Amino acid sequence: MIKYNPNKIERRWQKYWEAEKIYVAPDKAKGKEYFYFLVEFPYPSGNLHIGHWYTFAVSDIAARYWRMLGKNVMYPIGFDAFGLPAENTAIKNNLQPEDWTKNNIAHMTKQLKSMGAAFDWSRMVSTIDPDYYKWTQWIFLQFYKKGLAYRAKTLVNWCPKDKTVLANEQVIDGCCDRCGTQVVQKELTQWMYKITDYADRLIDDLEKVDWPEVTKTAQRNWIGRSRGAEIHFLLPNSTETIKVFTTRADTLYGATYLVLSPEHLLVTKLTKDQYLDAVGKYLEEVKKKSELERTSLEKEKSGVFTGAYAVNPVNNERIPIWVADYVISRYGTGAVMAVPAHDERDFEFAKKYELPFKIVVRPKTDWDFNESAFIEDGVLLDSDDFNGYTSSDAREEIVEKLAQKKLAHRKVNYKLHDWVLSRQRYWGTPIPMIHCGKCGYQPVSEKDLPVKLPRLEDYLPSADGRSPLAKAEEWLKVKCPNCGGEAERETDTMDTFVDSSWYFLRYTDPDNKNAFADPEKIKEWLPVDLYIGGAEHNTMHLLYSRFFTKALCDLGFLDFDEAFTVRRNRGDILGPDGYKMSKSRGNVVDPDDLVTKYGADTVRMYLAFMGPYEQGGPWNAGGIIGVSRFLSRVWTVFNQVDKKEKLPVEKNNILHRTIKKVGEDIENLRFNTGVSELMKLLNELENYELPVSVQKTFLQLLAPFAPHIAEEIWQGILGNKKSIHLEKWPEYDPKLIVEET
RNA sequence: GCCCAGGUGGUGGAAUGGUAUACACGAAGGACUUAAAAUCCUUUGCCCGCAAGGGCUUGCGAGUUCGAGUCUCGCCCUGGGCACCA
Repeated sequence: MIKYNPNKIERRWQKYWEAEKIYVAPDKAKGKEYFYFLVEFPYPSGNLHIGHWYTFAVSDIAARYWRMLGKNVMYPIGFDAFGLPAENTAIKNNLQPEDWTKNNIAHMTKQLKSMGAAFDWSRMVSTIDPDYYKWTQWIFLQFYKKGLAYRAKTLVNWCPKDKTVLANEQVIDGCCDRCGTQVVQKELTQWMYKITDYADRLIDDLEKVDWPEVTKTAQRNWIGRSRGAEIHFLLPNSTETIKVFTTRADTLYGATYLVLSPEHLLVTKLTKDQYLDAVGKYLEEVKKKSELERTSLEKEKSGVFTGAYAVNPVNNERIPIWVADYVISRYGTGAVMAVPAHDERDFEFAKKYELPFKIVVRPKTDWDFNESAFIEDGVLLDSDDFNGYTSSDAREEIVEKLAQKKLAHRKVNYKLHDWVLSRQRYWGTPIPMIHCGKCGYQPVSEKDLPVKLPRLEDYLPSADGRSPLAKAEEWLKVKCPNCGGEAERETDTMDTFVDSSWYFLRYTDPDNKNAFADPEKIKEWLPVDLYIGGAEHNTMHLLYSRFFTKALCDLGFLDFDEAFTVRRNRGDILGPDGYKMSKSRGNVVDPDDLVTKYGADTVRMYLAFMGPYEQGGPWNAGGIIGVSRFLSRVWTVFNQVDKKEKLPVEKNNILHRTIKKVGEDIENLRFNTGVSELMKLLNELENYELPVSVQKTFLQLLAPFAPHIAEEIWQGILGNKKSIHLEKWPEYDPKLIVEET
């Protein structure tokens, strides 16, 4: 008997499948249910690691299963290939980012093919391809026309090491999510996408999709909608007012002072002469601190009195105006009314600076107001006409009363900010705008797209923050599309999250020269039936893609406004030490070594077997031998010619129960129990002589998990002429299952 | 602090409210072998016991139930997200 040697058979079948084009998903498949199965496309970092296998090879089990069920499955693959790592590595090794990236793509394509995954390579998409980013730019222009892309001065996150702007989503604990350098705030004029226009729909439409609860709550928190009111405090002897945002208008009678953020425009204007020194000194100190230091909760709040007073519109009480660093300038109006008795932060501040307290909401139980603020709802007291009102009624009525005098109105605030998409780096999609001295910014004409990224000898970011593209002199000079005069191209490139916000649309029609995709094809394939990816994209890629989908829908290019019907988060494979795999930690597991040792089928199947797919966990090489043994035993069963006992009839029940269970397991992405069912089945069957029908069924069940060995036995030993991967998923007889239980 | 997810043998993990620990790894013993590897067989939750047998066990403590890993409440711990957002 020939020993099971995966390395001898796997490459051969991979070539065979490719040659036979069995995984190409046709655009026209009469009578078949279309199934778009999307997995987040990888960044071409250079080498496939075990995490990529987990992502693509394990998902592949489901892709193959649905195909066997008779669906027209699209399981596409591509590369999210623009971005900083290419640039940084290229700088270090004196290479061109383009060359480095394209080499990586070629290498990783080879590696991806070695997994034996059922990708439709004919739909491959790469974001650095001018035929692709032409449409990234085209979408930008459509958004620009509708005011969804605009240029404005804004306080941005700036990474001093990468010398570029970062979106809020890319700042983790005050540091750059790429290099970990502490981010600083800088005021710059940047291109932005108006995602805030969609804040409400981005929250409300979460109801429409079947997504993990974690993702939904993460997005709700990130968007941070809060309903409240804007209330105008009057300034004595002035027509000007200070507007504050509050969700607790019911505590208005308890406001004992007012706080402006240090950046508030009225600070210098209001401050009384004898307080100018103190306030000036305070502002200097605040400026010195980084955003991280300022917003740290451990830090004690600090502030200073301006000498000025504001008038509470509800009772004409004069309250002092302070400046304090605990008020955030970019949220709400940058000013708050302080109610120490009913707000924890105001409580802490008022205690420190000995500011007065006024209790206006009666707690249901005994409450020690010397200890802490009572922040829950209750019944009002010391609030004139509103005594006895519940908090929720009072919120409405107080705002209503002030609204009549135009001193208040209802207001909804969001934490979400517009998406700053400009990047001052080289390796990205050029922003298709032209700056003319006379006409200002003008869009590049659609017929001139794509604006190709020029090759640049010196693509290093400059210290002054000017984009590297400013050095491309020839490229830079262009005629103004409006007046025909001398003009310059925009030199910023786009955030790579722009590239990946629409790639799932391009998969449906990757070679289209006239549109980002043919509307007919989009209609056939979209929305995506199942989207699998990592939870790290909860508030980035997934939020941006939803925004793109909604905007493109509103512009009439799509007829749906949620692109991903079902989303499941895949768990992450960590290093054996339990930490995230990284080169610097030296805990990266190389799948190539494992494939050489055990074969692709074993690696795939072991990854599936390790644990629940949505959970992930540390890599543990210990158990892989078990899967390897299992496949060897499968091999032996089909190769052995010894005389054995006939299969007892009752084993049929087990077979049919397994068909049912494995199908359900794959359907629910419970690959680990699917594998164990196959192992149990083999344990039951291996000592008997199996009828051909049982042999076939067993191989069909195995095929999605271990496609190579299944094919080898199917064609090589059973003598079938067509691929096992064109077979139907076996059906079970429910009657047999009922009898058993 | 708030919001999610989770806590089961030595390990990865399994279990529509109904025999907890399936499947696999590891370990121990045995067979084959000059020997080793590979393979096969047996044992393997913990404690007491030579054994027969008995007791305990799903982070901790209560509760609902004929019956709880599973449901409810309160705590502890781990991982993740948000975080002075008024």
